[in-house]
Amino acid sequence: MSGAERAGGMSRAGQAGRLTAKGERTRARIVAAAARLMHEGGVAETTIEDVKAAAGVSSSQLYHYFADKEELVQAVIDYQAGQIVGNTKRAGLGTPAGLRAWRDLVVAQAARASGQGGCPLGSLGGQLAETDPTARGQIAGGFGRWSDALRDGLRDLQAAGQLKPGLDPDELAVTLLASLQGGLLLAQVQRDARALEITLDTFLSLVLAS
Amino acid sequence: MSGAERAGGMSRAGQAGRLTAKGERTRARIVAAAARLMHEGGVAETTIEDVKAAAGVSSSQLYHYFADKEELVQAVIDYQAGQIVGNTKRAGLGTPAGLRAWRDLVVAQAARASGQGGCPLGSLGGQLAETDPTARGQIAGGFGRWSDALRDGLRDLQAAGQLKPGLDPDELAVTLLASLQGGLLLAQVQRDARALEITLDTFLSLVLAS
DNA sequence: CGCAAAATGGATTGTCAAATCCAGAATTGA
DNA sequence: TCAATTCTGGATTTGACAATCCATTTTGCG
Repeated sequence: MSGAERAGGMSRAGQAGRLTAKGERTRARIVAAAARLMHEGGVAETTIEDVKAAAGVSSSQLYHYFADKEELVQAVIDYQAGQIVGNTKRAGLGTPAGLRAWRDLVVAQAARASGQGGCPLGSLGGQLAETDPTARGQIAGGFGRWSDALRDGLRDLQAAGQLKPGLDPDELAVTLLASLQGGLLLAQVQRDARALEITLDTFLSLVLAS
Repeated sequence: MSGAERAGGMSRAGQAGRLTAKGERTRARIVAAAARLMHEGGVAETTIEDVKAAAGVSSSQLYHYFADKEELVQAVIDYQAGQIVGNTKRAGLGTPAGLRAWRDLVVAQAARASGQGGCPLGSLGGQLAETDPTARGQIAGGFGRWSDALRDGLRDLQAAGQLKPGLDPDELAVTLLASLQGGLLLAQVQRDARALEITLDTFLSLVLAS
């Protein structure tokens, strides 16, 4: 899991050279600030200056840890993908109750923000897919791991006889992820979580047994 | 950004009242070029200069028809929403065969482009929802009309007894639209239409009467 | 302790794209 | 016809923002 999935530790401008504890903290502060701003306001709209102000760092600090904005964006992608996949794995989707609780959580989060920001990972995909091939690949990888986490839960459900017969957990996982992404996009655009709620509920009622 | 430019040079962009036939053509050429470029490469990436070059117009022409880039983007949204809703209405989703043909068309289009560009309307939503409130509202309206068109087809299917019992066409329409959007986003990010295919097929098999 | 590496401050520069401006040409309608 | 308007050309200006630079302080380690 921690793995050397991508070339993700080499963010240092110029050459390798590890980070001190203080440096690690500063870097994390920058990434967290950038992630928040980019989620709330979009990548293109978020300027380096915004990030500097929000994180409380100077130009030299930011460019000490990231070669350019592209590299910062890629760090943000890793950060968001890690958060999401971790949360999903921890959600316990292997039981109907767990799946429903996860549905409630997702809907509640979207409702609280009136859909604003959309999916922390998916919205980055929509913004970067055509402009940053490296980012696109990272996001695709994040979706892959996310889909795997969903599939694991659905497999457990199937093994427990909680799915309608004849369904393939792998295909259901892709469908669930797509439904979630689309529901979050509709909620984001409509500033209303209802579409997300309808979508997830319809999916669950179609695939859960009884 | 200071006011008072209303008096003198007032380029009447926005009000589509008095365009000559030639002007109409020029305007349409600009919108079509912008729509193509923004779909293929993203909104932020597409510069006014790109649009000028692709449409074969000068600065003064472009700013004669559109007050600023934002207004051009909004014209593109109207254009794409109109295309999509029209196509959907013409697709004849009221029969299982028509619905499957529509599914084939959508998948084939995505596959031909390897997912690139995503949904002509939805990708605009992901890029503009947090940066342009007017655009966000327009896209929401487009989704609404699109959803209505899907609902009409699903109602016909239900009336013909072609849907599994107990399903609500309104909710199914939202779910189908969300699944489509999510599937297109996954296809765009993964540069592969398979996720879209799986998503639509799973949806159809879950809702169509055996 | 001492000195190399790491971390920070912040002014500055360079680039590029959006938007403006001053014309002049084409068309419309009375 | 001819004058008002619509449309077009393209150089120029403006402004924002990413990225650089040099100087200074702090930290880690031998």
